[in-house]
Amino acid sequence: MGRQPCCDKVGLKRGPWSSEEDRKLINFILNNGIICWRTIPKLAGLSRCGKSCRLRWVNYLRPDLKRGMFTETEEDQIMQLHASLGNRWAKIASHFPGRTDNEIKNHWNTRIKKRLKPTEDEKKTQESIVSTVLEDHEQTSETALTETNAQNSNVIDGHVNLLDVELWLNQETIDTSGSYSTSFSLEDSSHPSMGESSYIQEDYLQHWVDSVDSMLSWEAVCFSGFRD
DNA sequence: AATCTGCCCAACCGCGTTGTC
DNA sequence: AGACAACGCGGTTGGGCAGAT
Repeated sequence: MGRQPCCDKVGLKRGPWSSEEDRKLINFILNNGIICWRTIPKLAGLSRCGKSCRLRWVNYLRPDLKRGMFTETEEDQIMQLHASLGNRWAKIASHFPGRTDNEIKNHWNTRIKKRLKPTEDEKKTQESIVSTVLEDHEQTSETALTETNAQNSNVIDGHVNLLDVELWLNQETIDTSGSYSTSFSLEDSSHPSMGESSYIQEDYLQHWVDSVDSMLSWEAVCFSGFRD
C-alpha cells in the first residue's frame, strides 16, 4: 500500500550519530558537496540511509547553524508567522537564518504552545466569542445566500470556516495582550542556500572545521570517559 | 539513594511533491 | 501519461536528563 521505506533496514545503523560518523559525513560533504543523498552514505563509508544523512546534516552539522536559546524577538516572530502560515515549519524556518524547521517545530511544541495555552477563563471567553461569531455569520450568510450565490463566502453550507475564526481570535489575543507588535514585517531572508555555500569565505569555513573538530574531539574524550 | 514523572530534542516514519525516463 | 526514484516536509516517537517525591 504505502510507499516502501527509503532503504532496507538490514545492515543499516539507526539511532544517535557517533562523533566518528559526524566526522565522516562532514569530511565527505566538504570535499565533494551534496550531489545525491542516496549515494552519500556509501561514498562516505557510512552505514546509514541517505535520508538519515540528510537529516543529520540539515539539523545538526550544517556550518551556518545558529545554536542556542531562542530570543524573545525570535519567539514573537515565530508566533506571528505561525498565525499566518500555520504548521508550515520549513516556511517559518526560512525567516530565521541558522535555525532549522525541526528546531522551530520542537520549540513551538514544547514552549510557545504552552505560553499561548489559554486559561479556563480565557477559554470560556473565546468559546462565547466563537458562538457569537457563528450565530452572526449564520444569520448574515442566510440573508446573503438568498440574495446572491455567495460563491466566495467563508460560509459553506451554513458553516463558518473555523480556521478564519481561529486566526481572527489569535489576532484578537495578540492585539489585546500587547505582547508583540502588529507592525511586524517579514524580512527577506539572507539565509544562504546550499547552492550559495560556495560563496562562504574559506577562512570562515576553516574556522568552522576547526571548531567542529575540537567539538568532536571533546565529545570523544567525554564518551571514552563514560565508557571507562 | 531509589524511583517516578515530565520535559526536551534528535531522529525516525510516512506521505506529498517534484523530477526523470 | 504513468511509473518510478529521490527529496522535502510535518507528525510522532523514544531516550536521556533533571527535578520531584
